[in-house]
Amino acid sequence: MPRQPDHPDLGAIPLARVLSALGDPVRLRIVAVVADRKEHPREDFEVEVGSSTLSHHMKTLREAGLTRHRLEGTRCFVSLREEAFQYFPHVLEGVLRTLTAE
Amino acid sequence: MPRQPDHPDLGAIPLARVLSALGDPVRLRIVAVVADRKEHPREDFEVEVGSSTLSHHMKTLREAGLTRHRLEGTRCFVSLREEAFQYFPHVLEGVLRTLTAE
DNA sequence: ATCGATGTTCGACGAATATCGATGAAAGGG
DNA sequence: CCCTTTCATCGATATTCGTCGAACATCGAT
Repeated sequence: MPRQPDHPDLGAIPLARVLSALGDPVRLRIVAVVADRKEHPREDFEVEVGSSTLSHHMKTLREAGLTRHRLEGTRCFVSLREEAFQYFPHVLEGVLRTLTAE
Repeated sequence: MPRQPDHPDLGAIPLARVLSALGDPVRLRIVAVVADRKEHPREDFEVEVGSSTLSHHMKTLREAGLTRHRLEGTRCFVSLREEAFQYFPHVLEGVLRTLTAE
């Protein structure tokens, strides 16, 4: 099985970092995709940037504790980290609600 | 009466901008001060940066629609913009809750 | 072993940001 | 008027950030 990327301990992540990670239009679109709580293959994320830039944003979200990345073969599947709801109560719910309301 | 700074129309502010404005430790401390829904004079904001930098962060929050600034004489009073709660439902509540819980 | 597909990392670039100190503007008090 | 207070703005600097294309790594299949 492939080496999996590492996911930070949520207790070590300051709120400002989470908000900063969410404060970008491209990343917000990524979050909107995984907001259905399902796991999504990379091709579900059709954003208007190149693939290396998408990787960069994915990494930012992962390092902010917001997403979980699972490698399977040469592919990458992304989902929300459910524990994040508990560590940043109300904040993440609020963002998801606003996103899905649009 | 002194000329008042202008406050943007909340309908024109994207969510990413609000989150980005909140995604900074200094600005988060400012928000924590006004989280009591009262109006605060500038000297209530004792942050670890110079006064011109504080002005900059204040402006960022105001332009993101989060704070209201009232000039009175040579002084400036800052408070939360209550309408923001309605435009970004749950998000702002969530942040304030997390801040006041610390 | 080679190839093709899929993502990540690297190196570079310009734009935006955080910071400071100095300067400036507006109000109030002598 | 002049001086002080308070804050905003300006100019400069250093850092971070978003972006791209090229190079690289990993896996599955041939």
